[in-house]
Amino acid sequence: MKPPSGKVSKKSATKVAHSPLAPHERELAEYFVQMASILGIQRSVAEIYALLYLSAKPIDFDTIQGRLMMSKGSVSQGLRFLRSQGMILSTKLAGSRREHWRPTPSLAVSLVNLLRSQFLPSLEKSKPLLQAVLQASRSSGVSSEVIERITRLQQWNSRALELSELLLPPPKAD
Amino acid sequence: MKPPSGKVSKKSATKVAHSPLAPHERELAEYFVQMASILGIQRSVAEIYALLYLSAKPIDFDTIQGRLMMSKGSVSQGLRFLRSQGMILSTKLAGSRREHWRPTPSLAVSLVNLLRSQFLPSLEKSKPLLQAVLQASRSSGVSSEVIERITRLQQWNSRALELSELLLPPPKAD
DNA sequence: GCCTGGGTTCAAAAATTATTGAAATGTGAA
DNA sequence: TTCACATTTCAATAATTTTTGAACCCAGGC
Repeated sequence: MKPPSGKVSKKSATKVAHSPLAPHERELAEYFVQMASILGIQRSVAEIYALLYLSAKPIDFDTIQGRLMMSKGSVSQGLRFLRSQGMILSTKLAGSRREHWRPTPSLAVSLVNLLRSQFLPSLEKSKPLLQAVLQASRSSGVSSEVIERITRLQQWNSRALELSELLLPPPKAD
Repeated sequence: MKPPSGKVSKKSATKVAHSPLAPHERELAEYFVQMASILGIQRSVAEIYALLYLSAKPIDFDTIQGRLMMSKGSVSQGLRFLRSQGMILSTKLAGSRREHWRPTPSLAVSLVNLLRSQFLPSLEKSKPLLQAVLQASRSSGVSSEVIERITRLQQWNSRALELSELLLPPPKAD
């Protein structure tokens, strides 16, 4: 379907059909989707990452859109997120204006970035908040048992904060 | 507002007005909501837990509903979830048919339960799935680099699985 | 400058998830 | 057993999140 009009080379001017996902690709995508959802990351992002992860060579925007059958908007946003987390890298492929994407070498580093961006902000915001709750509880007549609970919570929060700061010093290398 | 009709004792037959949350209660609720959302736990559940956490004495269904201004359905489901995670305990308070709820003593244990219930199922489901992906990739002609990526993923998954099983042996004590 | 391919934006639509509340289901007291 | 209250259920609704796609923007070749 779609008569090859003479020239069928690399640079066909109009849309090319993209092959649907192979079974192993669909399955790995499901795996990533599962894991991502725990961290509150959306399906489309996980699917894009899975696709790149299973490809030996970098993939361009159009191919992602075609093979995953998603809208330009989703691909664009998905790539932006992955880029912002340092989870993918672009390669200028010779003789093409398009960007081509591949996963960054270390999935571990990527995960650490993800975790930092998800947890740290909450922990940081909580520090003064818990302090305030404790203040308020002390001055209003809250039972000492409850005061103790809050104190424990606070300790717990700062330990978590220290730990993540320790584990997660902003890298930024290529 | 609402004339005390003679008898204002423990057992008033009709609805009693419940006081709205105090500032420190509202703030701690916000904290729990924040943390909970990271783990994909809903607002209403976090609010209930916060309320119990700040109370020196166990609280009953009706009071939870009244103070948090949420529907019976939400309170019921929220309590069910917290119960199922072993995060709260009920106390039979003398002279009342109602159940009264309080947080289980150790928040740490509760969190561990939560984590187990959120992560373990995914990790377990993934084990055979990754195995299958690897199989499929091997038999179809996937590049050795990609095969290696999948293998790394698999190792990572089983290590995570071991770790969580190690950390999280199902307790079940009262 | 002007066109064109490649990508981004963002308001609207679709999909998903959480909450509500009326009806149903216990359950203990009498 | 029956009553009356306490809680659960679940279909309908509301709120939130994700996806879509048309309009827009920009860089580079002509």
